[in-house]
Amino acid sequence: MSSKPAFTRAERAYTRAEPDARRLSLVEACARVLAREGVAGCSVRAIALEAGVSPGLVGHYFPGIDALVAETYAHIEAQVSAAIDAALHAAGSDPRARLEAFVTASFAPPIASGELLATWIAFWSLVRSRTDIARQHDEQYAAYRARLEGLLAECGLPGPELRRAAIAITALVDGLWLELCLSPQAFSAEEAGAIARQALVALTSTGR
Amino acid sequence: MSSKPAFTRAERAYTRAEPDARRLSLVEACARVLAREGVAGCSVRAIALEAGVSPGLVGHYFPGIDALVAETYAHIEAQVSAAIDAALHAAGSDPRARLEAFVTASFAPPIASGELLATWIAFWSLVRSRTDIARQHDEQYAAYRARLEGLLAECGLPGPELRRAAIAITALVDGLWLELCLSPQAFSAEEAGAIARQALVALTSTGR
DNA sequence: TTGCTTGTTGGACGATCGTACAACAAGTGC
DNA sequence: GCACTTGTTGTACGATCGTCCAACAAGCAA
Repeated sequence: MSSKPAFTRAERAYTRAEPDARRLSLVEACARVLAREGVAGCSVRAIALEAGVSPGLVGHYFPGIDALVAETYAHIEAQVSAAIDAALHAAGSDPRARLEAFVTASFAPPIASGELLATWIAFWSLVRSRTDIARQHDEQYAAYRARLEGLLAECGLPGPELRRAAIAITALVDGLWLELCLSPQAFSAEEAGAIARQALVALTSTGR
Repeated sequence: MSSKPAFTRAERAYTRAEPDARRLSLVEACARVLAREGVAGCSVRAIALEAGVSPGLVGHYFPGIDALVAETYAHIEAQVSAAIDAALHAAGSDPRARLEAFVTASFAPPIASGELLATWIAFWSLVRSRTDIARQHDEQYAAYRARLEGLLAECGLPGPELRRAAIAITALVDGLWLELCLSPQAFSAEEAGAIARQALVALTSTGR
């Protein structure tokens, strides 16, 4: 007679997952916990509960909760980057339209969501104390700015001004985004986008 | 014969302080702990140790550590405001010079210090979960922007443009300041100031 | 000097934290 | 069917957290 399994499929003790898939589910659970409960509620146990796994599993995939937060930040940053890519693609080939689409997308869902703020804050709080995370931040910031410089170059902005303009526009978008998340009633996402686009025109015509 | 005190002055068990002075010493201790150890090391015990008092005293002056962090934020914000006031006063009466001094001071010590970042982050992390702290943030942000609008009005910026320009400049300064604290090697404080001043010219001449 | 108010101490308390680890079971190869 | 690898569980552990509170003492008034 065939062997009788201790559990049917429905009451199986647990199911194994592909390592990458499990890591991703933990990252997504971490993002949800941060969005819902903020930095204060972001613990190993809360994340494991959110992901539907045992607390010990978190330690099996990440050397510490800092590393999980850092990977969560990178994951969301990649989503943001993808959303901007989609907006750039939809904007067509006109350089000016692409530049405008860049800032417009920065204030549209899913980027301009207050739920992302806690993830950013949790990551920022690690930058000054952990050199590896500081390096990760530097790299992602540099990549973000490099892409913006590319867009500005397409618009015919002269080389010497690329760096300054990209730093300024990045800071402007970040500052607007931060304030939009912190006090949503001060101004709307639409107004933030309008302000950024208007500033874009001013900042890309300086020196001439 | 005169009474004999249990302690000489040097070995006195503790000394009482004016309530306001004690609150201030706790606030300053909280700021130092945040600057030195970051948000993760900001505990009641660490603050009490830094202030040279017993842990229980913190609870005697503040209903919780959140309130202490909020007051620390307000205290540093007041110092920042005072530093800007001093810069404005030193700039004389020319409206344009005063506006430039406003942004220049934002990237000079003691404002542009990475040590302040942890205090800002600790405060931001409380905004979304505590309505009273959210209101405090709204008020301080509104006050900051109102003063900037005043400076812009002095420069002859038309009324309808005041709001947008103030929001944009505030966001630009905040974004530059944040990035300067997070990755100091990406650009210097001097470059941040130069970028902000250049953007100032561009942003205050739009529409004309 | 005496008594009173209250700022201050210092430890106890329960909760929660991150981490470590032995036991278990799912899936794979033989 | 059996052994083996390893993803996964669940708990135990020590440390640290915020809060609480009874006892103490500093300073003031009488």
